[in-house]
Amino acid sequence: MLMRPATAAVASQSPRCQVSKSELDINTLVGSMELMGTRISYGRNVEIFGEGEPAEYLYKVVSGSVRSCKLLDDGRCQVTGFHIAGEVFGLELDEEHHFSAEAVNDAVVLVVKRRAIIGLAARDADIARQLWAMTARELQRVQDHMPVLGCMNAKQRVATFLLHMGSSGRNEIELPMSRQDIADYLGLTIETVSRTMTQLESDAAIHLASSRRIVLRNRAALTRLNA
Amino acid sequence: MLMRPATAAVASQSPRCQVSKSELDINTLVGSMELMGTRISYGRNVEIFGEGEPAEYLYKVVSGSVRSCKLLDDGRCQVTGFHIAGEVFGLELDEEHHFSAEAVNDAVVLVVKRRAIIGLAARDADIARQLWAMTARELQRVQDHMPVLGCMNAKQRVATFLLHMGSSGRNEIELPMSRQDIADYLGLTIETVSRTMTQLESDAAIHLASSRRIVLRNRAALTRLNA
DNA sequence: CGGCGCCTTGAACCAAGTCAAGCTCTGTGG
DNA sequence: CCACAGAGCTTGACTTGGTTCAAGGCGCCG
Repeated sequence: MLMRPATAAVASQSPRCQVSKSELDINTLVGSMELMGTRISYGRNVEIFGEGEPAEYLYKVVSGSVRSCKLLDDGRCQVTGFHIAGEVFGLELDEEHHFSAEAVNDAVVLVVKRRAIIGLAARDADIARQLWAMTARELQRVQDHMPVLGCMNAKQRVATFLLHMGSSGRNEIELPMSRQDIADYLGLTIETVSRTMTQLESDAAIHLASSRRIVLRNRAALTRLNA
Repeated sequence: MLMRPATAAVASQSPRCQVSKSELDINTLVGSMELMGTRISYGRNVEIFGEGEPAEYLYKVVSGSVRSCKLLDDGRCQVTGFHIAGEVFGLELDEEHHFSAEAVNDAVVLVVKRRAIIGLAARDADIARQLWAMTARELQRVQDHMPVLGCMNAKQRVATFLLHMGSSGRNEIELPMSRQDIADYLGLTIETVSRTMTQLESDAAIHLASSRRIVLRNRAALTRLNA
């Protein structure tokens, strides 16, 4: 979180073409982004943008994963969410970013001028709706995370997190983030996250194939914790 | 939170007039709401809408105050935010509510059909932008609250809350909500909130004129806690 | 093979929760 | 006008879950 190899690099840049309504896929915001965007690579733990910086761009994860976070004066950090391939992040109403974003691991990100998108939205109601939809979806995610931080004990937090990571249906989870990231997301310490995982394993609720590879053995048991 | 006198009452209903672009103030969403809405009164602790219910309406506080919250299976509740006169709440992308709203004290609320607003937004880019702006502002508020829940100790949480309540500049704060509401918002217990307030008073940071009337004596000291 | 991140484990400590009184308003009825 | 009841708030004593501090293990890469 503190070390930043600072190795952001432009991987490729598509021609800055004029986008017209007749283009295929133009009615989807993400479709428009593909046409207008620039791809940039970020190394592990490199900052993509910081709190307070001008919000010049909108971002979409192409590969790897990204964390959004709020940094506190004393150095601690609250991760507000993780973003995986296909997800959009860094969307701001305001002219400046109210949180920062960092690459969880080596990541490629598609970058689009924010003003271009907002301009499109002013003319195309469909784009405007998608802009709203993305913000509303993010709001929902964040709201869903508040009871985790405000009400739950460590076991419930970790269980909720694992169930969320395994929501695709597959029981084998490959965590892209470190224990520190998880701790900062769940409002716990690395030690507590680690201990709780071990505890869930001895409860036979999960299996720790390796520190990043986790198998959900008993989803019902994990869900039951929140009762 | 559990007792609900269930005394919601329609206070007045304005004629359901057809709204046209030529109307005064029509380009502001809140202006449109005034024209299209119905006023409803809710008694203290009465539920305005519940999680899972169809999101048929959009709400604006006329007087009193309202809390949005997420209820957990075990009965505990995480208050995600308070809404005072003039603020809009209950805005959902989805067809159903993902959180519930309750009157903190006797409140009058302006209620507008959600589909009517969304319909307006589809035709008027300005309305669409305001819909987005309201959602983005709410997202920002919720994101700002996450480090409070995830990183701060009791003293920092209460101090942050009081500074926020006193952000208008006046040092005399009249709290509309109970200690239980504050506790559910800050992820603490009533006892801890109470104790912490007492502690802040003996630190000469605040003065407790009564349980609901608080005077900020030393804003700098409250701010300093977060260092 | 050695060094360095990252993760796990242990032991001691402490902030916040729990449980249990008791106090202070406020509204109500005698 | 006072007595009473009840809700809401405060305070105290005790308990506990999670943090802190410290050590050791594991795995990856040079």
